[in-house]
Amino acid sequence: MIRWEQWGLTFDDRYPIYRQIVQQFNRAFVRGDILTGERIPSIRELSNLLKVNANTIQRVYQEMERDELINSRRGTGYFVTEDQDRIDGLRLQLVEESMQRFVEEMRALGNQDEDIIDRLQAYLRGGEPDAKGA
Amino acid sequence: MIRWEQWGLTFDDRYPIYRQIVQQFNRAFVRGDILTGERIPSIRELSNLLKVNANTIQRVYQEMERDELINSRRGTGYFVTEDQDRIDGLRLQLVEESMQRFVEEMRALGNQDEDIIDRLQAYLRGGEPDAKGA
Amino acid sequence: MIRWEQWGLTFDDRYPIYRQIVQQFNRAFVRGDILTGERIPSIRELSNLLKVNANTIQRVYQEMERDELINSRRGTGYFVTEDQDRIDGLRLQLVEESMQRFVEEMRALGNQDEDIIDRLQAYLRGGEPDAKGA
Amino acid sequence: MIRWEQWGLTFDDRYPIYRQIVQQFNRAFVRGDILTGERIPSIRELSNLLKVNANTIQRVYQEMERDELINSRRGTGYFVTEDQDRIDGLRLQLVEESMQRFVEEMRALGNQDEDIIDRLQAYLRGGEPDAKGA
DNA sequence: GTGGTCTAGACCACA
DNA sequence: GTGGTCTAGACCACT
Repeated sequence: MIRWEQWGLTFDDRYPIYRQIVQQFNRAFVRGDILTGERIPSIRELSNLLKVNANTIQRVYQEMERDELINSRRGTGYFVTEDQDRIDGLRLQLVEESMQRFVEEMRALGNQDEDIIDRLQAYLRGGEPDAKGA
Repeated sequence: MIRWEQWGLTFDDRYPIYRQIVQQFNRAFVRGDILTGERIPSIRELSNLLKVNANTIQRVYQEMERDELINSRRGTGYFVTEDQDRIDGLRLQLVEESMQRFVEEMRALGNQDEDIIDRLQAYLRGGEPDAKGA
Repeated sequence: MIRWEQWGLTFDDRYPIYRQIVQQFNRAFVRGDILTGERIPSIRELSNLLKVNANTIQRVYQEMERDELINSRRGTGYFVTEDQDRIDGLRLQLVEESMQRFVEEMRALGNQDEDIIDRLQAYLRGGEPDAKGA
Repeated sequence: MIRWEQWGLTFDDRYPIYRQIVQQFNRAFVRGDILTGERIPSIRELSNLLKVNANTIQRVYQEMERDELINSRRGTGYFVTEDQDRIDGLRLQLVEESMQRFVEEMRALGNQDEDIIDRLQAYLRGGEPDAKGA
């Protein structure tokens, strides 16, 4: 059960709304919160739920349709692709991108690979490693 | 010795150029490639080196001056702050942000904390973890 | 013997379903797969066979009736026109349109008339002409 | 020298304006009427020339950028890709699609491959072959 | 009701 | 000046 309304509460002014909604969808697909073949809300429904203009939602769906994650059926609505491979590919891609960006960034800040792991583990334990060497 | 010209070759059209240049400066400060008190190129110089509009560099320097990472000395040029603590604080902040974003993202994609470490280690070893459970 | 069910499998999301069904009928008329005077399925029957909304079939039959390709006999069903000239005219029209669109397009892409023939022959032989001059 | 204003005179109500403009651009790229690296009109300029809303042009450019045929430079304008291979690929794709659609259509209307060539040649000579056999 | 397109106009970030 | 985003509202085609 997805709480769509909540999506609208967390928009970050630094990024376009439509990108943020796409990201929410992508994550929901990857986590399995929205299943293949499932119908997603109509443009007007989601527009109401998120308190966002219908054209913005339209753009979101358009973008996702381009990526073949959803299909539109005229007069019927939008449906998630039946192709589970697409979803799996999306997960791989998003995870990959995330790791790549992170590692690139940490290295650019002067961290050795071992440091990256160390710091991350410390971070996940809730603490912060002291800023040694760097 | 910094190869400024190279900065200009890697601009990513998806983000504002001035942000990317600020980022390059930040990384150079943190890595110690530019030292406290050191003089940095004039707006015109850097504008030529990077093949970027002078207004853009202007904004970069404004931004960094606001953050007190550099100071302008009228008629003389721009100089990195003498305050090493600023630089250290910058490093902490950038590393922190990077880890925070990464962890948030990986969790949103359905990864448990242990998975995050595992996948990262696999990634750093140059391999890819098999896409178990997700 | 027409395999109606198959028509429904090949719908192209980019065009209205009702147009695609009309097209299938037109081609069947022209090829002689459906003969003059022959009865065609009722709206409900075809709706079931193609897994398509009955309103959509309704529109298909309306359209074809307007073009006098079929007639409705109340309470009895829909029948193909008895007028073979209509069918022959349809064939001419469809072939004409097809050639016109093709030639217009190829010329707009910079092909001379001789090139059009050449490329088409190569295409029909299953090969691709080498991309000379264009 | 491109006569942009003319593009606006020939819009066909059956298709979205933005698609028709994209098509015009594609053909101009393929024919070499617009060269790699060249700047194309700004959104507002073309909007005025074609008497079409700026948002529609925006969509056109967006679409072409997605296909990596043009690139946007913030505050500067849109420029055709430097990559001639993209253009060549576009030509091949468009020609291919055109031939494929044509052949598929002619065959569906009951024409043998030899007939297709024959009729096309007759058509190009300006005459119409008599509707034999089909 | 659904999606798809188009217009008009606004505001912001960028060069 | 440029592109990018968003809103509001209209109209059409389709199911």
